[in-house]
Amino acid sequence: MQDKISCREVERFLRYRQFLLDARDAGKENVFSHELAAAADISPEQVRRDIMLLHVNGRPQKGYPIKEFLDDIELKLIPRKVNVAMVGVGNLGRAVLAYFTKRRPNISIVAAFDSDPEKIDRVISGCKCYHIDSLAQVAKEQNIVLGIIAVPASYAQKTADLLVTAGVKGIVNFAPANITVGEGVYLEKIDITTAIEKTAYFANTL
Amino acid sequence: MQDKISCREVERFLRYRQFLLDARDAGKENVFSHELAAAADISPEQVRRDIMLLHVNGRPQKGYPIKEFLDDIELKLIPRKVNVAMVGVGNLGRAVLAYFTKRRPNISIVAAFDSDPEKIDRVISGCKCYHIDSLAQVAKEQNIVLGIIAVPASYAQKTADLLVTAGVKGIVNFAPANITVGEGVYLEKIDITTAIEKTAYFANTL
DNA sequence: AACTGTGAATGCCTTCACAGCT
DNA sequence: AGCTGTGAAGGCATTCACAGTT
Repeated sequence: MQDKISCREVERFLRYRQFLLDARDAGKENVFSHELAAAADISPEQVRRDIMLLHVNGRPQKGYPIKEFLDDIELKLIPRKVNVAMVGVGNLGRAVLAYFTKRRPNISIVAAFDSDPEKIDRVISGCKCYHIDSLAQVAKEQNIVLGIIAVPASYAQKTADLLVTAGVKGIVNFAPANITVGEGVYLEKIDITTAIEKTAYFANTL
Repeated sequence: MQDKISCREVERFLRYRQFLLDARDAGKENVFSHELAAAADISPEQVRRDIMLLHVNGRPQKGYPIKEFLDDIELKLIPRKVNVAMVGVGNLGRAVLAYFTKRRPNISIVAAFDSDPEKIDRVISGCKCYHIDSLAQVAKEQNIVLGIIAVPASYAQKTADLLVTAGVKGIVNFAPANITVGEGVYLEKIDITTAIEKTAYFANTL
């Protein structure tokens, strides 16, 4: 669609965005590359490089205008409106639902799914819970394009298959299991176990 | 301590390990580089490169012996025994506690902390919950070296400071807030919001 | 003086290509 | 024939260094 942005860069831009939103809400109008650098834990040069991909122009002594910067990021990599399904309404699912009642107007978790009869038809963190069997139907009705997997590991692959069948284009997997999806579906794994083990390793070496 | 392993490599090794543990439990004795590659979604050459850092020797037609491979990884990057504190026993904290009652004998979440009187002194997912004020004391008693932050964003920095004061060497931050820690403490952020936004972006472009 | 913008240099990571083993 | 082990090439990301701007 445009100049190809690498996975790494997308991540950094999203982090910049987080910082810029906070800064804007705090009333700031401009930001320096070294401030962003500190926030994202990278070098100022890196930040300026990234900014070269946008149209924002910074000015010595003033920095970059936050409003334009945000508009530019949003234009480039924030989809207009994304409807998301949460599958699994255990502790983890509820935690993520609670997160997303926050900011981020463009991304909404519009439906939750579970197999526990206790939860069906209840509204949890502002999100209605359906039975997992009605996923395909609800997904079509609500135009759902993303799925979040927060079910036990043993159901993860089955859930992924259901989501793919229901037509989602992207999946975020929180379950501690490796799942596979076909071509054309983007899969992002949040590997909590690995993150903790990695921390254990680096905490140990320094 | 040894040949310097990059952050990226550590992550890959930990992913290999996950796969190897599963394979071992499934009764397999050897594994091919292309199997690991498929599991970790990288190229077989990359896997073999990584393996060059270990002492395992593979053999054509047979692959790598899983047992030795695992021993090698563990020797190189799994600390003997790591005691972890969980701070925040909301949905997210409970979800992570539940995860870790699983495998991973070397990493144990030995204490949880919260400020809600309802939770103090209860045992949640096999983990005793203390008042946050006793963090420093319990951390010393239990030899805690890692902290997991699962509190609301507004308390994240304060929690991080408490953990650093209590002497932890690494922190995993689940709160949607940017926190800073001094030198000598490793900080790993699990950025759920960014992960979902990234997925939204890539799902959209392909 | 302080900060941006960017060509050039560096360094790292990944892939290629192929020799060697079983 | 199939897979490992690895030098060499290639590509990508980061940092350096400095000219340009206010």
